Amino acid sequence: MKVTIREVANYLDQEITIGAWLANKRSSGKIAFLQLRDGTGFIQGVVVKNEVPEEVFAKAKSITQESSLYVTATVRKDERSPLGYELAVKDIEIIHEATDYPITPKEHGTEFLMDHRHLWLRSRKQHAIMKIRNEIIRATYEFFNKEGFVKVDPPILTGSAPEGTTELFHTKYFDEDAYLSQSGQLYMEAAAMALGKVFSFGPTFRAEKSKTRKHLIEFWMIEPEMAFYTQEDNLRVQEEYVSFIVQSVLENCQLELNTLERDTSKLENIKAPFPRISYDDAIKLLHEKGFDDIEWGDDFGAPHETAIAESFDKPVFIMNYPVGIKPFYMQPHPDRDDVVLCADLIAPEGYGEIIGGSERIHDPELLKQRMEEHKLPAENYKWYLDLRKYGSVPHSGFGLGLERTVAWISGVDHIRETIPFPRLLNRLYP
RNA sequence: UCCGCAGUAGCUCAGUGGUAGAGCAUUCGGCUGUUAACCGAACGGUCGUAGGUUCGAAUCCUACCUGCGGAGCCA
Repeated sequence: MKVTIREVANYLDQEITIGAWLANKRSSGKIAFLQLRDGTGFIQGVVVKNEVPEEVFAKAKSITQESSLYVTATVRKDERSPLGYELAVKDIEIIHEATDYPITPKEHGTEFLMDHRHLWLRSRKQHAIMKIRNEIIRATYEFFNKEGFVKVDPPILTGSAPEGTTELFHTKYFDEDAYLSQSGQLYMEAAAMALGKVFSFGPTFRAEKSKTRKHLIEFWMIEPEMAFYTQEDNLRVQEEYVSFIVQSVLENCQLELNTLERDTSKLENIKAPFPRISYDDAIKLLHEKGFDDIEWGDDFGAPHETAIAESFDKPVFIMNYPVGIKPFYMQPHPDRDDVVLCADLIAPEGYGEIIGGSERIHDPELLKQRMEEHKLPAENYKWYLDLRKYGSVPHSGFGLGLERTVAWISGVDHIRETIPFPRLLNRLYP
């Protein structure tokens, strides 16, 4: 019976065969321990010399790291195993013998591991991070589907820049200039006017010379957009969504969180509602904490974000930023013209901003005025203005950075480990 | 782009002006419950590149290349 490691508990005391790779091995004269992995999990196979034919034991002793095998064995309970089960090996068939596998069971430097990212993904910790990433994606689809959202896919090749500030990847579209999408938001606004509540999940590209543990050149965003939603409605969706994915990971990825030695007590209380602080009060809080390098009107730097986050044990919304440091499309505050109806959600433990969101301007004249102030070419945004010309309604939305969220929930300290093949400032391979 | 740090065996590192070192990996031998297993032996080098100082440079100086950490910008 061919089964996977994930399913072994269902085959207690039965003989099974698994296809697996040898992650590591320890042996003595009369017993060998094979650390096996098959993609669904890790399990130890025990080969005892006087319980198997001589050639099977010899094979067990000589298998090299990362060779591929079919292992036939009996499943048994064992308290010494972290999994609770191990395999009493009866027979081994070597499918392919690996030689000189570069990632040895010893510490390695970042550059070496990144050069071997295609193999590094096989390791226990990277495997766990990828499973958590998958669970966050799965929970995202579950959440938005149960809330009545429709998934809509914005284009990746675009002719215009959604936000004028960041660097875009330039490419050719036959004879025209084109850019890789840095946000699907404007298209999602169009989709919301067609389908009501929508969300997207796709890659985005920023050609910034960023070199920090929080930045990737290519990263994945989830961008919901909701017609008839105010900023208050928007914040409620965000805190419920983030709570849902954290609780889903806690429920479905216990083994992975354990492998990563994540302190889950810090995740257990991540439940809506989340604390909120205005931009004005955040500046005051920073001054009270002794920061004299920031004034009203400045954007927060990484140390400021961390200091604000440290005052709360849940993600915190920083609301209503000055109009001058935010994009052109954000709705002004009803009572004051110097701030806009927006919020950034800052994750705890120094993981930084995971969500940026706002209510969008729905008044056509105000939107035109803001676009002129930002010197955006009217020609490229004609279609966007049409959304305000034909039945414009109040609407709101946000964007969540998947990799920063994976980093926070997994507890890994660098974003490059949260995506299978990270694109970094100095890395396009593998 | 700016600031700081580093580049020595396949990997992780020590060596700071006088014979190139250790642990792991690999190979061989030993060991019946290992968890980065352990013990013994063997194998392993253009000291990032180019130039300079010196009787002599991995070590000091200059330039360049590559990487890491942080900043700015952002999710």
